[in-house]
Amino acid sequence: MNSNADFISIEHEILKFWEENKCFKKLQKKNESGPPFRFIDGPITANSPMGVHHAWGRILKDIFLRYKALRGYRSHYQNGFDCQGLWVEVEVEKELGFHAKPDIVKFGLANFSKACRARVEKFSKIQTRQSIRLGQWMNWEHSYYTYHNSNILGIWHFLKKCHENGWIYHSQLTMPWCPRCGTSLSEHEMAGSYKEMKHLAVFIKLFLKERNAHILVWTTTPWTLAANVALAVNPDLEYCEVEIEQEEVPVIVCSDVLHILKDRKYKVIKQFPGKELAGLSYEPILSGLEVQKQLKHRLVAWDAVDPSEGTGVVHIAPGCGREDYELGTKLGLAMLSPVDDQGIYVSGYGWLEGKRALSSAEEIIGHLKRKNKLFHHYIHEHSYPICWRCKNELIFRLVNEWFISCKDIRPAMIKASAKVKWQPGFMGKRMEDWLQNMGDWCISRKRFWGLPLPFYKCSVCGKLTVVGSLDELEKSTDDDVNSLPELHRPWIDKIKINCPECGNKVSRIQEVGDCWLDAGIVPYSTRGYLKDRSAWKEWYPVEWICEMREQIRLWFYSMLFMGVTLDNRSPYERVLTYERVVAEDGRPFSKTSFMIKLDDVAEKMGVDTLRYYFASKNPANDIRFGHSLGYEARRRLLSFWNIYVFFITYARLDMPNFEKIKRPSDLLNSSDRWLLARLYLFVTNVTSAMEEYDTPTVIREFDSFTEDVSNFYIRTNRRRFWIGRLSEDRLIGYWSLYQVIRKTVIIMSPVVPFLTEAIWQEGIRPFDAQAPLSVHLADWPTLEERWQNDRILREVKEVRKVLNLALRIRKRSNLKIRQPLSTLYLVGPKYIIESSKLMAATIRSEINVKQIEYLDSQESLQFEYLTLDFHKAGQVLRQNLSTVKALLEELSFNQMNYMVDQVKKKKNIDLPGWKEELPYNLFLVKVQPRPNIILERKENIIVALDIKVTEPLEREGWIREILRHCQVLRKDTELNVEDRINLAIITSSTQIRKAIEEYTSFIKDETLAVDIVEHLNDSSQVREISLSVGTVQISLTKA
RNA sequence: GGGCUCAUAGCUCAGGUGGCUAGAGCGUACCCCUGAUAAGGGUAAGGUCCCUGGUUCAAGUCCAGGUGGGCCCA
Repeated sequence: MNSNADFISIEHEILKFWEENKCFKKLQKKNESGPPFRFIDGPITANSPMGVHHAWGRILKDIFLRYKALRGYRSHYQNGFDCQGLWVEVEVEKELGFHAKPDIVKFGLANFSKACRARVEKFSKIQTRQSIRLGQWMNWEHSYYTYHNSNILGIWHFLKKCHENGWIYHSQLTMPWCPRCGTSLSEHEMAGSYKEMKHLAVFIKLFLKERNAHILVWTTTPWTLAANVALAVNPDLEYCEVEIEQEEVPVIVCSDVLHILKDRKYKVIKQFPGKELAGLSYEPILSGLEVQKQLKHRLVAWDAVDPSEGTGVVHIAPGCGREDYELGTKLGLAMLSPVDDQGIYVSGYGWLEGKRALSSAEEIIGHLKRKNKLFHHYIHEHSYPICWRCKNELIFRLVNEWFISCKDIRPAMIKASAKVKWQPGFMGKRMEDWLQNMGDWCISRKRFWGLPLPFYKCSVCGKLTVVGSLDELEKSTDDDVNSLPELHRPWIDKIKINCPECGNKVSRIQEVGDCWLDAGIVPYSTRGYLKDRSAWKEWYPVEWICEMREQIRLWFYSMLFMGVTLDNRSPYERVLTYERVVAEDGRPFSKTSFMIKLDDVAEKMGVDTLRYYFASKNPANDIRFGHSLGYEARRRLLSFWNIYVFFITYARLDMPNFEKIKRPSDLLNSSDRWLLARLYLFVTNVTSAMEEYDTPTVIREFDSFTEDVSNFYIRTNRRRFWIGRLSEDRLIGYWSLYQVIRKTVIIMSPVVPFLTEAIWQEGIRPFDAQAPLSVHLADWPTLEERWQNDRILREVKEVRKVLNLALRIRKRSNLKIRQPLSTLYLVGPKYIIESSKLMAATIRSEINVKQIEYLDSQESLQFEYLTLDFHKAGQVLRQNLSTVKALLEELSFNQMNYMVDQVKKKKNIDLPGWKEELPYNLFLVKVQPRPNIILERKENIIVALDIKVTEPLEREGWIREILRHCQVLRKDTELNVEDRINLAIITSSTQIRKAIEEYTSFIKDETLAVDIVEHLNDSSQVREISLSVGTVQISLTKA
């Protein structure tokens, strides 16, 4: 491994290292008797390769599993795959080129189930490979799959319990229905499925016999007109009769919606409340439909009628809309279900029979037009639901489905949720809101590859049997349960049970279960709830889970439901949610349009960079991800990498032996003490952030720590490590830096497991034969109290301010650091002076000054002088003003001091060369720094530099300049840091030659030159340096 | 329509319990340092902390209302 920051190849080497050395196994072994960290991983849908947005949660989980492992906890490390349900079926249908449910039946259910299973197996493998690449340490060969019997039987157990509670019911209800998938969708599947869409909307006029008028009705779903059974008006709103040009009879609409007539000439002739309309009959909307003939079409009163859209008269089709259904139930209206499971009109609907409902709008409008019932039609834009998996438009359809009643459990769930620690906290409010609003849970799906609902309803006596286990199934059937290849359709459907009431043979219902049943049971099914209750209890309730925010209404909800049902408490104690990952420009990622592939990120950016980036983000917000954001993250990781590279560059030459250091504290210098105090602070802060599952704080602490170490400690201690004898002072420097790298690498190993492992192998283990094989097998660092030192942290902060001011002076005066100066003056409070004295050597070398003078005040750095107050003096002196001004400027330093004194004492002035005394108030005392002194101040610190460059200082400056070019040349010649050289320096300037002679041994030491000669070596590169008094040529060769 | 949430530099974001002369990184401009060198650092420009009121000696921070995004529900 080299010091080049090729993170990607490092990652591949580390993956190989972990595998060859079975590091994960060793970690589990190490912690096998530790306390449990009761974490459970939510099942990931094994349906496609992971995108970069899937990585966020996985990385957070891995970070805390690794953190807990460093603290000695043991965990299950069980990954999970969500394997059943509509989303798998839809993808398999696409693969097989199917368009609708009958294609599946033709293909054969057994074949279809096998194909679903194969897809899940394929993608679970791909996701596993991706996760390993991501650095996740999990028990991959023990992942759970929701299609396994243990999961299915867990749900059976739960459903049985629900049935015992009297919660399971089978009911007719108008449900959102996907005509392509041929199944209804539950409430939680509807979230976010509304999209802006354009449809044909119509205004229809219908004749009211009793009033000899037309009533105006509006709808955006013309296909539902076939199922119309009533019209609703708001009894409390005002309606009116309007005469409209070219209309033979008056038209009735709500008074609030007259604006819809704006294109027509009209006149209001009568106004009345809506309740007057209730009970009137109207002619059927569509004619020629058998089912409509026996209906009595009446206007009904409904206070929910909202005139903000439409006409204030609502078309009611209880079989085609949820609110319509509820109204219909209340009023006892007829319920028509006009379409089959594929959205095609069934028999009884005359000329519509066999036609696709969603594409019949134009034909229906044509019909209305011919019957003179069409008032107006247009393209209407509104939000309309689509299927979350196949993206086809949904309809509402009257169907029979299975439900779990929520009435009883709701208060208990709210109570249980309130005890959960939600992070961020407002997620708890979200959950409460969801629970308050949740309807009964529709758990059935009219599909194939899913949980077989263990419901057996006797067709003879009506008895519903809910089977709670395989054992129960065996006992209640004469069929051979053991020969079932798996508990899935079509095999399970062959088992018939004997009705416990009447003994009749009863088949399983055809439906399968909602896939969120599958996920919700996981805290039970994966921990042996049904097999070994005491083992299960050790891992229950789950201590921490971490998933995306949408799981509120999905996984968090279903787990909570099951936990409260089975155990009357939340199955989890603490939840961390995270938000969405969007592209760098804010666009959302999606499978169909823009997507960043995880594999691409891994091989182009490196997963440590990705992990570091995600860890730095606040999970409560949506975050952006893209290549330039990743690049920035990589650069920040490089800062730490460079600290390590600095250390190892020298340490591998010196090979310090830390065992020689018996009592480090006796040897530490003040910057070492600062370094350890800073490390102490870092470890303390990160530990508490980790305990709070707060990765952004961890990263912030890490950034500021590396910044301090790099820009203070290393910057000011560099020369300590430069080639030469390994002194005791240098040894303790190595030791200090080694402590920092060692602890930091352990602390950061959960976040960037590869980089830290690489450093551990190359920078830690060679210096400690006892160090664990892998950084991930180390213990979380604890530091000795005596390293804590808030005082030195404060002191260094002050000294860094001094350095800062001095550098600013150099910058403003255009004086390079390389040019030595004589004196730095420092004025400030005692604690700043004291701190600076402790680190005087550091200040001298950083600022490149010969000495530091500490002053009580700035007075000695400046002098006071008089000028004329021109406003006042002008009035008194008039034309003599300029003469006096000139005399004032001629004063000697001592004379001026005396005069200033006089003015300060409010005594009049006897100006040499001027005849009269001048009143003191004509003068102003001003202050100016002494010549060659430049001042800067910040808060209560004043720093000044004497910027006069004397001849000796100038000579030293030339040498520094030459040295620097020598070093650059060494680098360009690709010499190793420790290589010795022959150095040639040639100049025509005698002054420079003299300077070189003066500093010969210094130059040799610094450049590792064995000799300095005055003739160029032909084979080498030559550098020319121009200095103020002449030019210098240098060249070098390896000695 | 209701609930939750967010709004701070060109960009990405920090700013417990009110004390700020509002910060960092990136980007921009200029410069410096240099055997940590395909790194590092400094300085500068850049802000009505979304708006309006209120509480307070003091509001980016607390309260109310509004505007605009996001999520959820209806």
